[in-house]
Amino acid sequence: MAYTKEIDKKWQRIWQDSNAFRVRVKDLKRPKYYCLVMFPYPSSELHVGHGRNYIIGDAVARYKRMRGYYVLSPMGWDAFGLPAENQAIKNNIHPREWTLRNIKKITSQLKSWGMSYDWEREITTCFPEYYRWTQWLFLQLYKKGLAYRKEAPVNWCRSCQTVLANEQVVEGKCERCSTEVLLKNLKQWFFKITDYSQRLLDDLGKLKNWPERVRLMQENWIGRSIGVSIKFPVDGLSQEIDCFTTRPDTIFGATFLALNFQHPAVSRIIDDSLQKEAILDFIEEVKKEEPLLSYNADFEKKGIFTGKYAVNPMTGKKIPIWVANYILSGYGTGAIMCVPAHDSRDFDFAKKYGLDISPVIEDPNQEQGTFEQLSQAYQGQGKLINSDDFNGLDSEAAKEKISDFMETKGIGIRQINFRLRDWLVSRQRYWGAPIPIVYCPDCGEVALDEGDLPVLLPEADKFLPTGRSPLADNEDFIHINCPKCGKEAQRETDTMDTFVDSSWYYLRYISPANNQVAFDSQDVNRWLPVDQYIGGVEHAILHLLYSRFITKFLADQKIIDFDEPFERLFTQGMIVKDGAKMSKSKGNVVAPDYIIDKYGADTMRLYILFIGPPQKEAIWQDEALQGSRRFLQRSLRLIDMLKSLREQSLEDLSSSAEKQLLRKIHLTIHEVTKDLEGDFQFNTAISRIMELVNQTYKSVSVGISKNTFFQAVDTVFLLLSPFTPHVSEEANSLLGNKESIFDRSWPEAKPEFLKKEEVEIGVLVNGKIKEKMKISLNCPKEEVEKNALSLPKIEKIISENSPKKVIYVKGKIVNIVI
RNA sequence: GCGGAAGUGGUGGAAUGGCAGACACGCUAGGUUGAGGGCCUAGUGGUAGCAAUACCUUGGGGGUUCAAAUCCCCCCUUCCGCACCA
Repeated sequence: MAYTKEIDKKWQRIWQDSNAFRVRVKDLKRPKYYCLVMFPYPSSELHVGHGRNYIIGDAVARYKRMRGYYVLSPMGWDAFGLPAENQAIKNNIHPREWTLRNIKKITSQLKSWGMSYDWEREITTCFPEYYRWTQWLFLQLYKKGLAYRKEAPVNWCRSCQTVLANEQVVEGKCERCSTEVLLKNLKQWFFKITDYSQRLLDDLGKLKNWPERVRLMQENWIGRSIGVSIKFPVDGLSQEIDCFTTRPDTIFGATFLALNFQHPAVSRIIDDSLQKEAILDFIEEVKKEEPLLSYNADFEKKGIFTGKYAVNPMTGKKIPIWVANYILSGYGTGAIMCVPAHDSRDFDFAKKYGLDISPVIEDPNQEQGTFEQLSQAYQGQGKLINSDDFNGLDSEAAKEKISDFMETKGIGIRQINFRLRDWLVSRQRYWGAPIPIVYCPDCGEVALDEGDLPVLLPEADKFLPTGRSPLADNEDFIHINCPKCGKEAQRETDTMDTFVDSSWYYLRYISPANNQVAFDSQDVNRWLPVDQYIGGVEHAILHLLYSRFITKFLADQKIIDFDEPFERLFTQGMIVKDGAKMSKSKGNVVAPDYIIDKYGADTMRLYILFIGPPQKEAIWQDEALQGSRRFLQRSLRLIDMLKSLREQSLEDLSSSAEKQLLRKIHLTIHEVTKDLEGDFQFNTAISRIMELVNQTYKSVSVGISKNTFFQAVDTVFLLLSPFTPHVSEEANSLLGNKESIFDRSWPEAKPEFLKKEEVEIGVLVNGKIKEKMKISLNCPKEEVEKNALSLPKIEKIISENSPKKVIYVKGKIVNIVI
C-alpha cells in the first residue's frame, strides 16, 4: 500500500465526524493536560516556519493523549492589531474583513495538517464576545489602581502614529516598522506592572521547566539593582538632591553631580545663575537631540555647569552640579553622583571638562602614584583608599559599612531599583479594544460599569494614522452620558495594546462561550496552569511577562488560585531558508499547501520534526523532504511484506535475528519514550524509528516469524503516530487493530529485552588488561590499587556484580561500571 | 561593554567521559525501466595502499584521564538578548 492524499482526507473526516478531540472541562476522569501553542496573529497564510510551532504542539498533544491524559489543545486568533489596519489602508478593505478572511484561510490550512484541536473552543480577540472581557480586565485593574493615566515621556512612532510600550521598542526603533522612536510627553494609560517587579523576578525561580535563556532575558529586563539613595545638600539653597548609586563604596570619589535636564531641581538651581541663558540654550539643544531613544556609538557626552555646588556628605567637600545629556530621566532619580575614577562614563565626561578625578579604590593592576595619567576608569572591586575611616576595606565590605553609616547618620537610605517600567497600554489606532473610560466635565475620569460592557468598536472607514485615534472622529461614539452624574460626557477614544488581549486568552479557552463571566474560576483552577506552552522565543519578554503579571494580579484578587500561568515552556527555533528568516518580502517562504498537495501532510509533519533539534534554528532544504516521504512509503510497504511470512509459534523463536529484532523493538520504545519525555527530541526519536524500520527489513532476508515481524511493524506505527497521525491510523487499521490508534496506549518497553548480553564479554578479554591501568569510578577499591586485572578476576567481578556496562576497546577491558 | 548559546563530513545533524560521524539529504557504481522518475543493492570524513591495514580527524593552543567532541585553562569565530540603568 502507498501513502496518498486520500488517506489524509479520510482520517481528517473521521476525526471531525467523531469529534475526536473535543474536551469537556467538567469531565476529569483522567488526569488533565493543557497543551497550548501561542495563538497566531492572522496576518496572512501560514508558511512552514509557522508550521513548526503547531506541529510540535500537536505531536505533544497526541503523545500525551496516548499516555492516558485528557488533553486540551485549543486554537484561537490574536486578531486585533496594526497589520490589519495597514492592510485596510493599503487595499481599501475593512480590517475586520481582512482579518476574518485570513482566519478562514489559516483554519483550513491547520485542518489540512491534521491538527487535533478542539475547534469548539476557538476564540477571536476582535469579537465583542471576547474583547468585552478584555475591557472587564481593564476595569479590574482600574479598580485596584493598577490602570492609571499620567503624562510622561513615552515612545512615539512617527510612522505608526501611535505610542509604544518599552517592550515594543527594539534598539531604539519601532518593532513593527523599524522607524526611529521619539520620546514625547503625552498623557497615556499605563498598567502598573512595576508593583509586581519583585514577584515577577522571584517567581522566575519557580519556573524550573522554562528555558534558562528566557528566564535570564526576563531577569535582565526587570533589572533589579541594590544600592543606596544618597542625599546631597545644595550649597546655599534649602534643597537636597537624591542620587541612587549601586557603588556607595566609591562615595569618597564623587567629585561632581550630574542631572538630567528634566530633573525638578534644575530650574531652582539655575534661577540666579549668571549663566542662566547659556544653560537654557544648552537644555534646548539637548531637548532637540533627546527624542531619539537610541544612542549610537558616536553619541557625545556633553554638559554645562550650573554654577551651583552640592556637598559630598561624606567628605564635606563642595562639588559642582552639572546638567548632562547622558543622564537618563526615567531611571533612579534622574540625578547621579559621579565618580570619574571608577565609572567609565563619568570618566569620559570629567576628562572632557577637566573635572577632578579622585581614585578611592585600589586598582591591583595599576602602579601607585600614577593617578593623574589614568587612561581609563577602574570599575572593578578592590581595597578602599582615600576614604577616611573606611580605608583598607574591601569594596564589598565597604558597601555594607558605608550604607550602615549613611543610614544611621540620615545621609542615605538603602534602596532597590528596577529597570522595568510600567506597561503603556493605550494606542491611538482603530483596530483594538476600546478603553472603557468616560471623561465627565464634573466627575472627571469615570470607569464604566461592568454591565455596560462591551464598549463596541464603532464602524469606521478611515484608518489613516493621524496621531489620534480614529474613534475620536466618530461623533456617535464619543458622546455618552456620565455614568455617575448623567451629564454629557466623552468617551476615551484610544484603544488597547493587543498585548492586553493576549495576556489572558489562555483562561478564556476554558469557557469560551460563557457570557456571564470572563472565565469560570472553578474550571480554570482545575485546568491551569497550562502544562505545556509552546511558542517562539520572540515573546520572551513581551507576551510572557505580561501574562505572568496578569495572572499574578488575578491571583491577588482571588479570582484564580495559581499565580504562574505556564508550568512548562518550550521555545522552538526558527526555520530559515537561503540564510534568512522566511518572509514574503524576501521571497523565501515555503508554502505548506504545496507540500501537502504533493507529498501529503504527514511527510511535511515528519520532515519538520526531523529537520533538527526543535529548540534550535533549522535550515530548510526542499530536497530533504524526499527522505521523509521515502521513509513513510518504505514503512507502509512492510505491511505488504507481512503476508509473505511464515506463521510460527512464539516458543521456537531461536534465531538470533529474531532475538535481535525483539531487542530492537523494545530498545526503540525505550529510547523514543525517553526522547519525548525529555526535551522533545523529535529528531532523534524519529531517527530511532527509522533504525527499527531498517532492521525489520534486514531481518526478512535472514528469516523471521510473522509474529515478531508484526510486532515490529505495529510498534513502528504506534511510535510514529504523534508525528504522522494519518499514516499511522491507516496502518493501524490495515494491521487489523479495531481501536483507533489514539485510543491505544503508548507501548512500554519490557526490561527483559533491554538487557545487554553480558555473557560473552569475558571471552573477548585476551588475558590481561593494559599494564598501567587505573580503573575509574565504580570498580571495587582494592582492584584499583592492584592496578591490573587478570581474566579470572574480571570474570569474578562480572559474575558477582552483574555490571551495567563493561567497556572494552580493541579486545581489552578498560572499565567495568557496576 | 554585560549576559547567554553555539562551532563535528559536501549538507541537516548523532554521540555529554568509553571504538566520532547514528539517522537522513546529496553523491558514486550496479540492478530494474522504452525513457524519466521511482524503487532495490553496495559504497561514501581525509591521506597512503590492489588489499588487509596504518596514520590523521570534532574552530585553534595547552591540560586532566587508561580513555576527551564531551571535563578544566587560554585564544579565535558566529549567532542571540540587553545596553550611557549609575
